[in-house]
Amino acid sequence: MSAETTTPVPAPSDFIRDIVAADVAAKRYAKIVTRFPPEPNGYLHIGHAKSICLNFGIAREHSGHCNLRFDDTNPAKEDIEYVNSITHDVKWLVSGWADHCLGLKTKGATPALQTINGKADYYVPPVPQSKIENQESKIEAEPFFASAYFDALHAYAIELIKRGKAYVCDLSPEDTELYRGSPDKPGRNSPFRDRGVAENLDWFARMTAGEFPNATRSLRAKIDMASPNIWLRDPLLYRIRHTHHHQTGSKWCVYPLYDYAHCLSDYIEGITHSLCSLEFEVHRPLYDWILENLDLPRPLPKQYEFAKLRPSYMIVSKRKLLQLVNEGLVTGWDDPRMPTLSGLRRRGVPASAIRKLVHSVGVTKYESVTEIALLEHAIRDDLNKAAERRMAVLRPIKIVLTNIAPGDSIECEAVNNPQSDTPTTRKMNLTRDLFIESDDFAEVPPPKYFRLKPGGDVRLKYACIIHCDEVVKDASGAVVEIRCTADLTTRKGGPNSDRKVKGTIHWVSSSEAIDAEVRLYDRLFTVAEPDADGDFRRHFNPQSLETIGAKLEPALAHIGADAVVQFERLGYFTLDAIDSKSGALVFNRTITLRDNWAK
RNA sequence: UGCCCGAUGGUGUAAUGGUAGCACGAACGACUCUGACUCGUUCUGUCUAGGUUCGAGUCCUAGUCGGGCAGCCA
Repeated sequence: MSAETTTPVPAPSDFIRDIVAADVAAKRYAKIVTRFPPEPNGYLHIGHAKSICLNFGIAREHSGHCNLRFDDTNPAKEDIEYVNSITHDVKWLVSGWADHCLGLKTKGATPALQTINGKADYYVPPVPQSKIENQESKIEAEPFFASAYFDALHAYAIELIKRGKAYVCDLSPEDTELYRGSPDKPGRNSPFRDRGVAENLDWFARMTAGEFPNATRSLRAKIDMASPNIWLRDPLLYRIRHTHHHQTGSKWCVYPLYDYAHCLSDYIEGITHSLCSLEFEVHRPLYDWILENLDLPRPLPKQYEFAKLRPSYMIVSKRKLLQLVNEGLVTGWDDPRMPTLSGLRRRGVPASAIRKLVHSVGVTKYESVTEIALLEHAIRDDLNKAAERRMAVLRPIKIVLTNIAPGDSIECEAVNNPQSDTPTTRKMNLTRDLFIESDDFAEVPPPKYFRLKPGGDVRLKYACIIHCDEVVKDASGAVVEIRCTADLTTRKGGPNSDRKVKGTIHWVSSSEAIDAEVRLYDRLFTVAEPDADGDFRRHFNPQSLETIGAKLEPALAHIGADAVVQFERLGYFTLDAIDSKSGALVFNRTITLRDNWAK
């Protein structure tokens, strides 16, 4: 029982896909290859989902592939925990949709040097999908890692030095900043800018050998200190960091910077379209400069930028999400209130609903805020078709059907999913004592109240119509039970089964009900843009979690661990993957049903 | 007061010089053994000013507003 739907949706169209389509038409590349390049320094969130869906979507639409590559060039901030969670999340999001496009490499593989037209060319091929799936000659595959290219990157750096395009600079970080100037004022050349090739080679070798402390020297591209683009003012390529790396251990003490590593990693993997968010727009000339100045033999990758996903009522910043975790505002990265993929998954949001959201949001260069309603609609739309229905009473109130004898049990047939083309059914037993939702009874009903009220009738779904005869209260005036008579002639197949009443409510037999903990979630923040004033914590919603004890129909004891079910008339719920135990079930509310009445 | 990018209803997005459309949302109504779903009706838009053109959301110029860039982060 899976919550995934497989309804085909037309391939989207946007400015990036137009570019790819034009490149395909012009036969510029043999195959379309994209990549999703997270830094393993946090969990993936819904913002990343946009990038994943875009990159895998394009690969899928052109029978190409999309490499999962860890951009792990800064060991100080990264951790193996994150590479594991990210790998898991990417596979989950793409599963059943673009699994076949996931580009992986042979475990342990590093780029091999080949010669094309007399030019040196590093390349690391992906593992063919057939080799991963083939049971006999199965190859162990893993994601790509920028750190697997450190040797190649280092060799390219030496090449840049030899071409007079890079130099070792002895300026301190502070002086480097001073020399860089400011956006409206040109920088000044470093005093070390004009060292000879041999000298640069020697210094770089000594940097690499670990002769110098952190940050005492750097390798810089020799471009233009007066450029109006800051990123062209002799940007750093390598820095000294005596730090253990989660993949390469203590092999290196010099680590490449993003701008240098990224374009070359793309090239080494044969990426054709390198898609990133808008803030890298000003880096694009540097991306191109590095590749062009190496005079590489194969077609170069091109970078294109698009606007990030910014959903309302959420924050999507790894740093700030980490803050929520560290400060204990949530239970962890996978707290069901978190906008992380692991949180959404635990909450019960299907991957297909996230893909649906991304599809409806589109891809542009306009930095918009996406209303959370769009996500909610995608989830409901997906789950309405996929989720089986069950009955659960969240806030029980006792009903006694006085004309049913104690111990009697009347079998009722309930439909599992009315949206299904071939609906199946299950049995539920109507007994003398029941629970209904306390909201479904009103002693003093408001106008146009359809549900149970003194002297009124209501239908118990899949059972029969009942009439409210008496409201029993305790000494304090609180309602303890409601005594009703059941009109068994209104059962399905009975002579009065067509009798109409305005309200139909859900119920469970009190003798058969099972108990469960139910966690009701609401948005994490109380305002649409929690970070607009710089302090998102001020807008934390203290009511974002409510835990209650509920009464469930017995069939709920047997649902699948990752199934999402609709509690009839209430919303969609799923078993909590961490805390739920057999015999002590814990349900998470994924989302409520739309409720026009409540408004 | 440097460089780069952007602007279409409340929100997101389409229209690639030729009827401003779709979705979400909201309001109302129909249907209903889920006040859900579905269906119907309604609502609201091309940032401003010039120019090119038979014709401009689209092209040009200027402006306005918003975002990004001065990590040895990515």
